[in-house]
Amino acid sequence: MTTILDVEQTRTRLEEKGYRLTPQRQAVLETFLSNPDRHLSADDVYSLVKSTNPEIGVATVYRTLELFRELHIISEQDFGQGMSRYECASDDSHHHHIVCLSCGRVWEFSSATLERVERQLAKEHDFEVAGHNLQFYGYCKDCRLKAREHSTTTPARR
Amino acid sequence: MTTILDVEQTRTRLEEKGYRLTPQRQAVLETFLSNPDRHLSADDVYSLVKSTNPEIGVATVYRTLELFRELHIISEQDFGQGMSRYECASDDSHHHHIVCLSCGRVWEFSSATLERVERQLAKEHDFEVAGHNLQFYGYCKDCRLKAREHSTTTPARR
DNA sequence: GTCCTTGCAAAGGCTTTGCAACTGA
DNA sequence: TCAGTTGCAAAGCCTTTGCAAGGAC
Repeated sequence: MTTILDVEQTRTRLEEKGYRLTPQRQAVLETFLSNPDRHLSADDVYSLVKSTNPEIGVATVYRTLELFRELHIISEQDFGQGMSRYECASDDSHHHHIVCLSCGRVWEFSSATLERVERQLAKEHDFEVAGHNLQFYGYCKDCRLKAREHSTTTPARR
Repeated sequence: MTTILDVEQTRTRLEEKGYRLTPQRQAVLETFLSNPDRHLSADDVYSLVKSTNPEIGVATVYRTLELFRELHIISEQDFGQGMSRYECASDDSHHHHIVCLSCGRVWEFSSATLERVERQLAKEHDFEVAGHNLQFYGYCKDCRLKAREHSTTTPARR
């Protein structure tokens, strides 16, 4: 159910609003397209783009992320790590994240139950819900196994 | 179901761990006790404490917040506003937030349904859930009314 | 005396902004 | 031509850290 824009669709969406798809913006876009499963920080994007476009500046990356976010090409996530993370926006706006505090990997899930909770809340509080943010934090199977193997040492818990 | 520590309980909890309840720490604690319904930023706490203890420094506030968080006297929240917010910790660890993007007010709710979702997910992904984070963002009744009154102007959206 | 604690100032990390130069229709 | 765009460096915010001085037991 996840839709990802290709380069030409993005160009169109930008040009409709009077923006251009510059080489820098295309490079940022392609970074997301080739990392569909990752949740990239601004710095991740900067490093990845820099390997093919060494002249790009951080400011351009931040400005591009902001622009893409406004146009709903990407979405911003905050996992409480002191910086934002970004991923391709999807039609399926209702997906959430499971974040491993040990290895930092992120899994996604969606839940019809949760959407019912949202609708009920909106009604109860007479609140217009514009978005939400749900993460579960914890320790994945792999990290728990690793911690058990090295059980003489303390597991890496932030 | 919400339990709030008083000053003496907090003193005991600190001293058990070899810490002292200094006047600065007590002032921070009292700020939380007298604002049970707010979600204070470090700067909020700093300003409030400064009005009665003008000599306090920011670093002390941050160090106290960190200490109180470690001892589960307060809990930290991230509403994606570029800074952390803190509130008295409660026994009822499973409460969530509804944040108005217009006026910034925060409501709390808890949901048994959501806890079921959590248990199911933990099972499905073989994940040890250590904590979670759920916020709904949107516009409260009051702000929507205000926006309608001034409907010739754009509603204040971030 | 010893360890905890503090205030100050400096430094850190992430992000935004000012600005002059550049680009494309 | 002219608005959009860029890179650089500086600045902004929130938060943490180094350090010498202060305080409780």
